[in-house]
Amino acid sequence: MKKIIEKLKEKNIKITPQRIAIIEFLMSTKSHPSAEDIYKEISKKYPSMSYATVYNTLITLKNLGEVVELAIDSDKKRFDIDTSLHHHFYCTRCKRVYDLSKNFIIEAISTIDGHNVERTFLNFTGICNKCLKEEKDEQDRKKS
Amino acid sequence: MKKIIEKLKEKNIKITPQRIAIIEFLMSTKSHPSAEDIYKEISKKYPSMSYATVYNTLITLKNLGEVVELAIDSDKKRFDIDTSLHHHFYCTRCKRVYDLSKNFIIEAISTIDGHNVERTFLNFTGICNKCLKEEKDEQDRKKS
DNA sequence: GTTCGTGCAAATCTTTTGCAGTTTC
DNA sequence: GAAACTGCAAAAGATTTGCACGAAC
Repeated sequence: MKKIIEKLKEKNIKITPQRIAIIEFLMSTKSHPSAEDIYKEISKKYPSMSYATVYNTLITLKNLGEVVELAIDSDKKRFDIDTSLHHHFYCTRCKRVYDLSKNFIIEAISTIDGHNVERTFLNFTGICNKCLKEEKDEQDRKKS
Repeated sequence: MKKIIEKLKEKNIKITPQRIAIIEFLMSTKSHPSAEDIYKEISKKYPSMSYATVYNTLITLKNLGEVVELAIDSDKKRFDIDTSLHHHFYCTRCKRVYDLSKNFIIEAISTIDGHNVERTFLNFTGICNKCLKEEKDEQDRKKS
């Protein structure tokens, strides 16, 4: 919490009650909430809260590296303020997202923590070799 | 291709030119296209093609287990007709989705196939232990 | 001929944007 | 007081739905 506030100050990003409420809510839950979940929860205390502010804050925190946007629920974005290395399990029935530890058996498995795993996706996100090459070519061109 | 057609016939799902075009396109590409990509490609040959038909067909094929809906691009759904066990790499810059083989080193890694991996998500999808328990409780109640 | 599918348009849902007024520092 | 933020409403993008007409079997 303090660490995030410090980071906001460093970057000249203003500390508003809405932002604090969103950060506090994210830190209080392991539910990997969607923007809507966050909006509804915060609205209880701040009836004037708007979606614009929720999305605004989430994008700000994501850009700071203090929130991770999860692509596990294909219907909507889900957010996690725990940016440490860990993985997720998504229930296709209730849409809950569970944390998985870094240390799990990485074979084709039929059971994790008692869940019935139907399908395993190992997804990696980053900059691809095509983009890296284009970027390098671009730099080389500028040099010469 | 034939296998899918057979499956459609079995289930009394009609074989239409649009559906064939969509299946053929999906089989011809490794780009993991979105509904829009599919719509645009098929529209070249079938100018009357509609999004409704694209989504319709994708849902049908997904329900048959012949297409997988990928939750890796958090902006939109991406589809893969290769339902064999494999994983994906998503480029945050160009939005390409690459196939990864089942056999890759599963440690914290900084390079896969020359891509610069920023973040690793290991996502598992299925029915969670809460839902399984509810289902079991439900069944037990019916029995007694 | 019956059943199912297509295509259009409208609707819905999620997310983004423009902007006037307000708050933070 | 300047810069940044909020909240509203409108817009945009993705997906779904209702329904009249048409195609597949």
